Amino acid sequence: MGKKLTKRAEDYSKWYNELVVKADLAENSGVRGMMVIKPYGYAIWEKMQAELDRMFKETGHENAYFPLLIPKSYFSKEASHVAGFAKECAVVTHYRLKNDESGKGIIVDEKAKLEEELIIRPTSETIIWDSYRKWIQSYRDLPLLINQWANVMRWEMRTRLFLRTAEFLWQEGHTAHETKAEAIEETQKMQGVYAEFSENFMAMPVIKGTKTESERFAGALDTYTIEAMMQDGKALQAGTSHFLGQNFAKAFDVKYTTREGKQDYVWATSWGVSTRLMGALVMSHSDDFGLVLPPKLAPIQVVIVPIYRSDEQLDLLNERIAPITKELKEKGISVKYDNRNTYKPGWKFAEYELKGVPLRIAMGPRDLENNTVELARRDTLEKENLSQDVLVERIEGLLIEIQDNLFQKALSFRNDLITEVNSFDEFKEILETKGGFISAHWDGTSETEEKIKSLTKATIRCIPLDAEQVEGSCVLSGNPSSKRVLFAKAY
RNA sequence: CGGGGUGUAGCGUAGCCCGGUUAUCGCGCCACGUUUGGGACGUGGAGGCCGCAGGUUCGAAUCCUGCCACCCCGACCA
Repeated sequence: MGKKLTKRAEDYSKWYNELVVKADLAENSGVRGMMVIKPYGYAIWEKMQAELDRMFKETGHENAYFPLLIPKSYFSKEASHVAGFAKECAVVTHYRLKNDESGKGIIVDEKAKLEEELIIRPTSETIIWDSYRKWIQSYRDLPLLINQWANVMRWEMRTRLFLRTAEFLWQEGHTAHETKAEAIEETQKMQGVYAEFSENFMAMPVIKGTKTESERFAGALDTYTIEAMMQDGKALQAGTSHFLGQNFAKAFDVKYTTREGKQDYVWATSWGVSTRLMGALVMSHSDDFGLVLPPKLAPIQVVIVPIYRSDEQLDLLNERIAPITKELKEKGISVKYDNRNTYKPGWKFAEYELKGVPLRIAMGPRDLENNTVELARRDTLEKENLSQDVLVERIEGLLIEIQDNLFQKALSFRNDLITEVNSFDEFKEILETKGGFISAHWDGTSETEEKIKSLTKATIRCIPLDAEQVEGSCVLSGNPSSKRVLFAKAY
């Protein structure tokens, strides 16, 4: 089998790419920077979607759908927004093709040029706010809490499966509120939803914080972020929630009648997570044998592999295993019984390890005789033999234990990679040798931030929400600072 | 967009300098048989516009020109 995976220590980036492809999550397509998400990968994304969607609805949001194409003129209404996205927009200029008269093939029909070009959405603020103008008249129409599941396109220079693709799937929430305070509260609430999802479902610890001015979303007054730490010591921005102030309301003229009967602009937020979370999931837990999936997001939670010499033995195993799969399914556990005779057990073991299935049951003639079963867990690779009578109960317990273990492991790994430094020499040394988050004082200026970035490639990932107020001096400029911020090299 | 590199079967490749039989090998795939407690083996078989277009030549995977795609390093990147 040519399924041998590059080791993380040899080449982390290569390991990641190989793993995504070999575990059947996704592959590159014939279109530059755009991937095909394969069924196994898409099944994980669907699990993520289902849970996030439930959480959004629980917090009062409704789903809607807006157009893929946005008139160019909409785009230029909010100045900083257009500045942020202009360089990576795909543009539709024609609406018809025709046969090439001089030869074979098909060409753009120049007669079918659009009066106004259409932009393939890189994000939907502009088209959504154009609708909101019509939807919002009064404080009684507020708050307006809408989410959209969609694809967006950003013409990225350099792409990587899931982490940065030219087209990606995401959700984008867009809300409108009466007051500034309410909008800020919404922004923070959704950051909280993202953090809860990351930790409870992806088993991926995150740090909640805010972005510095230079790292903010184009058009936002404040960006709240969740930042995760990957196994190679690089940070990954896993989700963002933006307080947009009245910028978009002013740009799209969305006014409402207040409780006092006056006209005012509404306050806005937007927030999103994308298929990038798939990359985060892979890099948080997986090892040199392949994917490691948290039980709550694993498409297959338990796989059963029969071991047999004869058809008679297989029949007996089929018979014995049927009630076990039935019982597991009744308990809401997804189980796959793989009795294909085209592959040997050893091949299947390796295959399901590569695919990150949390638990594996192997049952053979010996087990039939002794009423036992072999149970192996993917996270620790430990095996145990136990009685078939307690199997289902054991599986239920282990799925919870594995979920928890993955989180704890990722948490202690992450915590070990937060280093406080007090000098720039120390800063550079830690960054080069250990990586991870560097907690350091910063004077609050974009100039210093930029200088550090150009000297070290590290950026300020966030100003943690729980940062203590402590007097200190900036690690680069020596100017006074009131709290530490987190620097890291990032994806 | 700059600098470097690579395009040969589903994947990985040999051949290219120095043009000349039927384009090499491995994995995978298909059929049959033997196998099955950690990635099995045998026998047989299918699969190629040698990235695309043009040129040189009796003859091009091989030489020349142009184009396209991808990879690496920069620049860029809520």
